Amino acid sequence: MKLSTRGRYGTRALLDLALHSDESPVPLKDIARRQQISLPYLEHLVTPLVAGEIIRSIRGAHGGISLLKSPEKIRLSEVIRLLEGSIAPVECVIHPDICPRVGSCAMCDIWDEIRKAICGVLEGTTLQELVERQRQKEASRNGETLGSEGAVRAEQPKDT
Amino acid sequence: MKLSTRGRYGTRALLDLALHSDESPVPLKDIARRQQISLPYLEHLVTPLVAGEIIRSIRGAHGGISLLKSPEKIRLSEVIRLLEGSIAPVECVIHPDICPRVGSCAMCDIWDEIRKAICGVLEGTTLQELVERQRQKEASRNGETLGSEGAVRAEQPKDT
DNA sequence: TACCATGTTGATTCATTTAGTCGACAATAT
DNA sequence: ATATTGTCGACTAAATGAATCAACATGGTA
Ligand code: FES
Ligand code: FES
Repeated sequence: MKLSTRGRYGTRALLDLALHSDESPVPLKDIARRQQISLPYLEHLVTPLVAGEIIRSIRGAHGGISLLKSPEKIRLSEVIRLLEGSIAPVECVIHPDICPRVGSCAMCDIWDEIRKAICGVLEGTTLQELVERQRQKEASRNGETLGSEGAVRAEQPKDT
Repeated sequence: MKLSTRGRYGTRALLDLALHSDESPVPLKDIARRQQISLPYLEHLVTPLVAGEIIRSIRGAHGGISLLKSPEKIRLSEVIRLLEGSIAPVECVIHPDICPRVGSCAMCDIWDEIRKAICGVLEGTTLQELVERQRQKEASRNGETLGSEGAVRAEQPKDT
């Protein structure tokens, strides 16, 4: 139940793009450098986002990628689906025909509840929210350094 | 973000055990047959559950495995943790020290929300509930065959 | 006691997926 | 033209997942 680098790097790249968007396209090279992702690998991560029409790319000098939709309209669920495929934790939830037990299997219900729970979080988070959250974190981090309000460092999660 | 066979087979095996528990231990052979899991593989799935003190095993003739706790006290979260390890979708949520970005990374918050959402479902489901749900499904399935109330066949999930 | 049925453990194999690189190519600005 | 950028597919290496097997330990039963 771990996210692969596709999901992790891909969302970071998209967030980076949103943070550095100012009309002109952002070159992959810049994103790769800032996010410490190898350029050739990042190219592959970006492909499904282009195909999914979340971003568009422009080739040639001064090219790069840019958002196709405003950040408020880009939901994380859509991004993760493009990067990682179906969100369901088991196949039979989404393709009930592949499992002979569907219909008399109690576990399926639970797996589907988990799918819904994950979708709920992802659906309810937009790129815009991530941008704001990130800006705020960076600001408060700088503030910390300057000596003003820290104390945001919360407790560790109790369960894994 | 897919569950491996450990989680899928393991929970099915445990549910099967709960359904067929009547004081005497249930041989792995029987569970393997009913759940269509190869016996040598099932042995490995059962090991962490024994180590986690959810079930106990008895060797020799008429041996097998049996629950150590009553089904109402066995939460799915515990089972999945034993079978699959940490529930967190990324490492940095549970080991914040491994990622240099922790503390100024907006994504971490989201990954942790997902962890909490999954935990919520898993924590809130006991083996007892699964047993009841399963019995009910089997009953209504037989009812279906006999001609009475079907119509439980719900709609497909809209999102993946 | 001998023997059979069962669980335990670790090694090993095979297949799949993940992560990443590379090279040839296409498009665009200057 | 040429340098810069994205696109695509082939390729490799490493990690993980799935499964099997053999050797052993242990407890019932004849
Ligand atoms: S039907 Fe396949 S796990 Fe429920
Ligand atoms: S700190 Fe590693 S992903 Fe957030």
